[in-house]
Amino acid sequence: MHLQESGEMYLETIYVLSKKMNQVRSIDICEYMGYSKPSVSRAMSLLKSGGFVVMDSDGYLSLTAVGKSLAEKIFQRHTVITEFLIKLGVDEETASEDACKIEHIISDASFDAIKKFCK
Amino acid sequence: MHLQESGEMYLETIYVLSKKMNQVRSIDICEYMGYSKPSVSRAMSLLKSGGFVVMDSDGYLSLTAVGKSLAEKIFQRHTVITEFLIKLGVDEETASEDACKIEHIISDASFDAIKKFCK
DNA sequence: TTACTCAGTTAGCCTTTGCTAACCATATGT
DNA sequence: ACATATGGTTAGCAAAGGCTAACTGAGTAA
Repeated sequence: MHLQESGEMYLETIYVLSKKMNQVRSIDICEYMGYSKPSVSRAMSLLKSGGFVVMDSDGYLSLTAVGKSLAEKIFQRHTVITEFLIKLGVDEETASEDACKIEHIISDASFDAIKKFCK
Repeated sequence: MHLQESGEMYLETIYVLSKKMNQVRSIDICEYMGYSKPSVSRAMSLLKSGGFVVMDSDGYLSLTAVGKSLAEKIFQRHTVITEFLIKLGVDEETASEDACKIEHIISDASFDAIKKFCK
């Protein structure tokens, strides 16, 4: 099952939040992303039915193996592309914002080339 | 008036086609982009009402000053980003495809940094 | 107990941007 | 003159992904 860009963003957010708080709920995603509760609720139900996320009876979210590996991939892209742009002289905030968009659309080939360049 | 990514793509296409054929019609855009006539027709009417494009009574399109400068900006981004990716070792086709997406979403700051790097 | 808050869901709206079906006008060919 | 082809438009559908309004259910406080 293929995820849209927005699905990837939600996964990445869950992944990032999981690293700074041990329990992640939909409401945390709302606050972090600035989206409304229904938007997040629908996104979560799509991620659930896609097998990327599990929600327990108390509303706590966790990534499945598939969800986690996808989230890790996106997050790595985010990190590498941000670092790359900073290396070219872009300020940190702009670099991170641009990386956030590029990470979803760039091909594996181009990403690998950028990663190689960074080293 | 702000253009969406798709509007930018249409403008860029008109610009590119104008350089290889002296008259550009909607149907040429359909063929080039692989879109249906109604999709292009609607896009043109949006670009017309936005003041980016003019269509004469025979259906021939031309860019206004605003439209042209925007198209040139996007096209330059396309060219520079493609060249940049190729320089990093990406094959030409993938580089062009990725540039096509990145050109619309990257900030001026990041683009300038990439342009500077290319030289 | 009654009332309020918090978190999640449901229903339904809006925009963007693709699509098909169907229509219109002009031009071309027999 | 009539049929067909070409090119543009109109009407209306669909998917994605935001939104608000309103509901539910669980926990808390007066």
